[in-house]
Amino acid sequence: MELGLSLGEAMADAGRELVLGLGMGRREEAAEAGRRDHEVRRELEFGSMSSRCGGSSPEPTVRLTLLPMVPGLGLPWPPPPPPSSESSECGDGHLEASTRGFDVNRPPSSGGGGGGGAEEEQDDAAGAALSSSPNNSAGSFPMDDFSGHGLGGNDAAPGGGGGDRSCSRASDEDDGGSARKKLRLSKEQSAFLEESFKEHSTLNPKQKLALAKQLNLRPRQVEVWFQNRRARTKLKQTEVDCEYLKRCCETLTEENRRLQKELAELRALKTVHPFYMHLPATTLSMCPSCERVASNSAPATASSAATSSTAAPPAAPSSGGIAATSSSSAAAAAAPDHRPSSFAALFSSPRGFPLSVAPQAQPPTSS
DNA sequence: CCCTGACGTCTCCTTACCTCA
DNA sequence: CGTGAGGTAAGGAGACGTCAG
Repeated sequence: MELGLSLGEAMADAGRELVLGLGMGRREEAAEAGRRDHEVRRELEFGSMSSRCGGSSPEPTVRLTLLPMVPGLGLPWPPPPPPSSESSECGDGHLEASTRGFDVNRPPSSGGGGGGGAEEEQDDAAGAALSSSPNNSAGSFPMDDFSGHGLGGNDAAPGGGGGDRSCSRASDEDDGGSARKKLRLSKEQSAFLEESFKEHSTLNPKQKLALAKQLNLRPRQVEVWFQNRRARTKLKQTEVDCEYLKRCCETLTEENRRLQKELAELRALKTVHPFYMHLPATTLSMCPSCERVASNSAPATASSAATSSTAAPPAAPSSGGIAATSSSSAAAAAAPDHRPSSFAALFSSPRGFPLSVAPQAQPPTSS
């Protein structure tokens, strides 16, 4: 994914340094990315856009942090670490610990109804396990929230406001070997899977089997659910990324417009006071507080003495005599105490999102 | 050590089903 | 009641990593 931003000459260098890492890895990264997905996602935060633009960050490398919400649950993303030590590393612990019956979609049938296979055998085993201890409530998963529902099938939805439409359409009819049925996971199953997904976005076979056993689903169903869930997460991430990049683009465009105006003013100033151009190479930077241009490395001129507070590193002499650096980021770096300019503020973020902007877009010092 | 085929899992795209406005 | 949109479970293709032979 690339984002082409035409920012004009002043921002061109900085724009070139804009590295957008959006987790849009291609297929060759897919497997590895999939395995790292959980850790990577925990690095991402979808924060509010306003908060991202607020703080000042003297740190040169800008990192964007996004914090998504869990769709449908309204949970912050990434989820807070499990409060108790009960959530094991592999997830088997808490999964095994919370054994509740989810015989919603597939009642543990001994017959299998045509079409079975190895998975069906596992399901039968799962059903037997569930039927043996359907109310074993030793779990750490918040299944207590579901305790009020009837988990056992079509009567799970008491109607009312909630209207659990999702419960068990497929439970009252076996597959019959016809075209594929639209299985609808119950809310409880979805919530359980959601909780598991928060801990592990990918499943190893053991976890998959355990989940399938607990939810009374086929392992393939669990697998598919996780695949689709990852796809949805990625889609949501992409939407947020696009939205954020759109804002970035707007901000940069505005910044560019302002810099162009600034440049025009400087050129006008040059025509009025041409002796400025006989001075040595000068780095112009904008004081982010007063938003005035300061000439940092020039000898004491009236304007620079008035506005320049900290000396920026002298830039390489350019052909025009004025080395206009990427003023905003340079200003942010040169005057970290001041209020950051909009550009720096935009990209200031505590951690996470690997969007980095080089603070100083200096031309290569090719003497 | 290298090669190869089997296997499992992933992403991506698509289809089919279901619900709701 | 019919219909289109949106959500979602599931199928299939292709790629990749791992492992045994």
